[in-house]
Amino acid sequence: MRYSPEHKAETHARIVRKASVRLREKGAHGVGVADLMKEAGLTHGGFYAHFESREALVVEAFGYAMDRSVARWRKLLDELPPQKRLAAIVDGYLSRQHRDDLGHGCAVPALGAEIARESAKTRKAFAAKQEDLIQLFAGYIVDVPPKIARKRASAMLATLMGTLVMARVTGSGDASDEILGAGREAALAIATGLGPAGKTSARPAAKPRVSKAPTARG
Amino acid sequence: MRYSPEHKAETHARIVRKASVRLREKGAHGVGVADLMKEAGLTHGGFYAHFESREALVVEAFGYAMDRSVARWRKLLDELPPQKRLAAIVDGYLSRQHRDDLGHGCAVPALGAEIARESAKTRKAFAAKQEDLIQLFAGYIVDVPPKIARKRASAMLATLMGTLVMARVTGSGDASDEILGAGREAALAIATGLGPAGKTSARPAAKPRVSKAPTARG
DNA sequence: TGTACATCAGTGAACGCGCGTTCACTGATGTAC
DNA sequence: TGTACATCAGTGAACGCGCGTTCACTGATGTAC
Repeated sequence: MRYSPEHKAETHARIVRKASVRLREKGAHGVGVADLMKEAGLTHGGFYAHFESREALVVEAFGYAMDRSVARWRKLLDELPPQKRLAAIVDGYLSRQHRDDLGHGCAVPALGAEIARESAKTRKAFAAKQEDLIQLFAGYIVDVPPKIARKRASAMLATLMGTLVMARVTGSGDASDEILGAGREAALAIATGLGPAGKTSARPAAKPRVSKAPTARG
Repeated sequence: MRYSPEHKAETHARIVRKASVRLREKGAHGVGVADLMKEAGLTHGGFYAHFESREALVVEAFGYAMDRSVARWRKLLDELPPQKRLAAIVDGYLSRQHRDDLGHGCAVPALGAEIARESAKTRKAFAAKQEDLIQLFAGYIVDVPPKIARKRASAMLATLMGTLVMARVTGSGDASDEILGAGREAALAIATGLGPAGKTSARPAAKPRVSKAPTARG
């Protein structure tokens, strides 16, 4: 067939792109090579012309998903006024949309636990991308030293992704929404360094920070 | 063979007990029926005398793991003075020990994301156990109305289990320890309703609450 | 420009393997007499 | 108490199936002349 020089690279990218969605949806072991190739409009036999192994695609697909997340967040957040950015992260990440759309969401809640069990090589690749996301968030936590910002960003991501996992386990009803709501308050408090915004806090209430900013997922 | 009347129940319980460890270690799809039976000192053929299907064992094993967690926490915490309990949860949950011992740890970070993709029946069973753990934590958050305590407990568990997943992805070096540390501060702040204890907080520093209480995992 | 050949992305059959599940069988123990 | 039989937890071979991977082949396009 010998297509144009870019053809193979385009096909490769398409496989990775489609796989990144399906793998987030179904889990790192939840989709077969044949299905992933079909998703890209190909048959399974050609797979090994593009990837050394299934695991290699998994690593690439996760890297792609995380890179896309970082890029999307950056684009969205940089267009917002600084004081609205942290709330936009929280509200976008812990939206019903993100909860219900695994395939296009953040890869950390979707695949983190599974990746933790993979080979050291796979884990390291994923950990680096996770670190990128922490760094991104830290960049939007201002007015504190970088070290503190990093800590808050790390804890913030933990709260965000943990909340999403718990909400997904719980389904999509009221109980799940409550988990999301509790996570939103806590994540914002962590990011801003303030106590929870709720009026029944043990300390004087902080100003509620409810954002109507456009949301992003993943 | 027709053993004593309790024999079958004992065998059943042993399979569940061993499976709950291996499944947390390897993931909900990471161990086969034959291996799980071998773990209990049996051969695979007898499996279906005890369980309707592999999934049924998975559900039972997760329920068992969660029940054990709740019981262990209750026992540990009720022996501590009330003001040390929340710190004991945080320090026990986000210890290196817990990070490095998936098999005997909390099932939420180990299996939550995978369970979120299972059948509604499996999800519901797991969600109920997750709810038990939230309720347990809420019971140790005093001096606020029950509704607030529940919210904090939910967000606290999200932070704890999210932190553990991220730390496990990151391995067991300094970077992983930092994630644990950031999670400990944030989880304690959420539970107590105070801002972060760090000296560089945007508000006047709260008293650091470092506990030397005995720790528990899972 | 036209023709012969080389390339190689993609095809589809086939491979070995491990999985969840089934099933005929075993044999130690409980029960009936 | 002793004997014959029934039970059923556990065994191990076998099943069908889907998986990741391999491989001989195809055929459209690029290159050499």
